[in-house]
Amino acid sequence: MKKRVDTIKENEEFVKNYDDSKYKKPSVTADIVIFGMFDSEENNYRKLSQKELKVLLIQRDQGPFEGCYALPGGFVRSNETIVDAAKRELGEETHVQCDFLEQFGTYSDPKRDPRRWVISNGFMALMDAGSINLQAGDDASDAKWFDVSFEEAENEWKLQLSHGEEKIFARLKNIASRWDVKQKFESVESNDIAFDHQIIIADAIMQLRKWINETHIAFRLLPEKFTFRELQQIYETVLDTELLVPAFRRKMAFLVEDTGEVSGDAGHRPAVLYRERDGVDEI
Amino acid sequence: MKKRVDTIKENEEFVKNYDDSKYKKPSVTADIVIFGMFDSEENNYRKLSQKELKVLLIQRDQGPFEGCYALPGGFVRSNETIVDAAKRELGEETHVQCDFLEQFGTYSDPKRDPRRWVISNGFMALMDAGSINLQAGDDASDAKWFDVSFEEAENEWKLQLSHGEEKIFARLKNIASRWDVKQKFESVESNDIAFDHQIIIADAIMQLRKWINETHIAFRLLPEKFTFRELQQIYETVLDTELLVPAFRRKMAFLVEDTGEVSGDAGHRPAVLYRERDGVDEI
DNA sequence: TCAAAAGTGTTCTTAGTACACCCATGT
DNA sequence: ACATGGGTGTACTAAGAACACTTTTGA
Repeated sequence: MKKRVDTIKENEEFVKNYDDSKYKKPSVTADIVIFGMFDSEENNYRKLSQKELKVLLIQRDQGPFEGCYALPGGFVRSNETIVDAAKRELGEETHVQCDFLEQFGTYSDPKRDPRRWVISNGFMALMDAGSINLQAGDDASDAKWFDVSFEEAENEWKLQLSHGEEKIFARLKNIASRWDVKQKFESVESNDIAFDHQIIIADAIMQLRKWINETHIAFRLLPEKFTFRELQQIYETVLDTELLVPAFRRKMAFLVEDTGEVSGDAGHRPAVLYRERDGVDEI
Repeated sequence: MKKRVDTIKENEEFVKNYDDSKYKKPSVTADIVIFGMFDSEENNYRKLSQKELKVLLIQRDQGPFEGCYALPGGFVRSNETIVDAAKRELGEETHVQCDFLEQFGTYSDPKRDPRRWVISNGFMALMDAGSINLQAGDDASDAKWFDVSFEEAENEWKLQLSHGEEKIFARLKNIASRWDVKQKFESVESNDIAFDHQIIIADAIMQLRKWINETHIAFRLLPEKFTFRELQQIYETVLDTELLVPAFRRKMAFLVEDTGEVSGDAGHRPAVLYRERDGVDEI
């Protein structure tokens, strides 16, 4: 229960704060984990392409962690919400309208930026690779898409991000107590990744795996029309498991509708193209 | 994709920011929705008490929204994380160690505080009412426990908080699009509640209902030893539904262990006292 | 014809729903 | 004795797992 003296103290605190900048304030940023779903190339004329999940990172050309990779993001301005800031940054980085942008965490360790006090808000963006305007690699400090792998092994989590020869590793430990409702990662070891971005990416992957089971965000990683197998591959790639075809079709049947079209031109039976069905009860 | 000129612009932005306070920074707060589970009094010697979910609010004695009720909370300091700040505030308000404290949202509308730019982080705290050191009502500006009711009706959500004669109402609209992974409330009408705290409370209740189904936080609303019926009442009160006894017992059987003791002294068969079982797989 | 993928049907198992019933207690 | 809650069994139903099978295509 609050006591009189606490209230008085708070009053003073408020007044000092009101005539501003006596109390230190943090910079606030939005950092975005942009997930894109790509098709791998296949040589065999019969075989279909596989789906690959990638994350967009930018190489830093300055400041602390120079040369390391970091998530796209930037400062929140005083006339916008944090989501607005994330949307703005996303536009500046990728030049596309994104279907999905949602916050999943807040990162506020006062030492996470060695220079000053920065609180970061972690956002996840989802997009089908086809819709990305990628004029890649004209500059060493450019943005690159990294393949993602995130697995548990011997009570530790290994995060691997790779783009050709460039490989980023991070070992993470889950320090959540048995009462916690979500995992809390701590970085044990990492290379070439700036700030605590390995933790933000790990949280994003865990949240993506959770959301894909609870909601219909899988469609945000696909073009408007898709085959049932493509939809299943989204789930298999994100969750890193194999699913049984008949069970998957039954479960998803009510979420999609037939477009009437089929995907032709491969050395096997053509697949019906579906689209996401309207009017499905949310969540 | 990022262009050279963007990078240069960002450089300038960084330098300005580094020699500080050229760019405006927000104040950052942690606001806490403290849920407590109380026992209602029963007159009949046979009847058992019901569980009641309450939220702790503090009447403002100053500034904007004077006289309105607000969530306990305060500014984050530059030597602590936001969770630390929430823990500190929780200690100052309730003087108890709390079993559960977790962030569920961020509120960053630049106009949510009429005076200045304040970004708030919403936390949820859970406690068994028995463990609360409540020396109530010595001051009109004191903290009070409000009964909670939150229901959907005709495409709107009604939040009602009541403490004796004091009644707070709020009508909320869910403005989430069909792509969204969570509801997003907007305030249509409200009385006697400060800032956007009706939205923070609504989000907290929705998150509590979600977490109670996904995790084992129900135990955080109970004392160490409890009867199966008490556990079931936690679920029924939070979810605002009735559950079937045999089904509930089967589902929960592996989460609890028998203490050997029984709860006596009522006009009916005594109930076995259980405790939360160790070594249950998380989530 | 055949490899690859599309697509369906059937059985078995598990988890949840609904309800009927008996047990123990204090007044 | 009886009202009240504690506690168990059993039949029914819906959803998921596992697997076997047929269909269609281009080279």
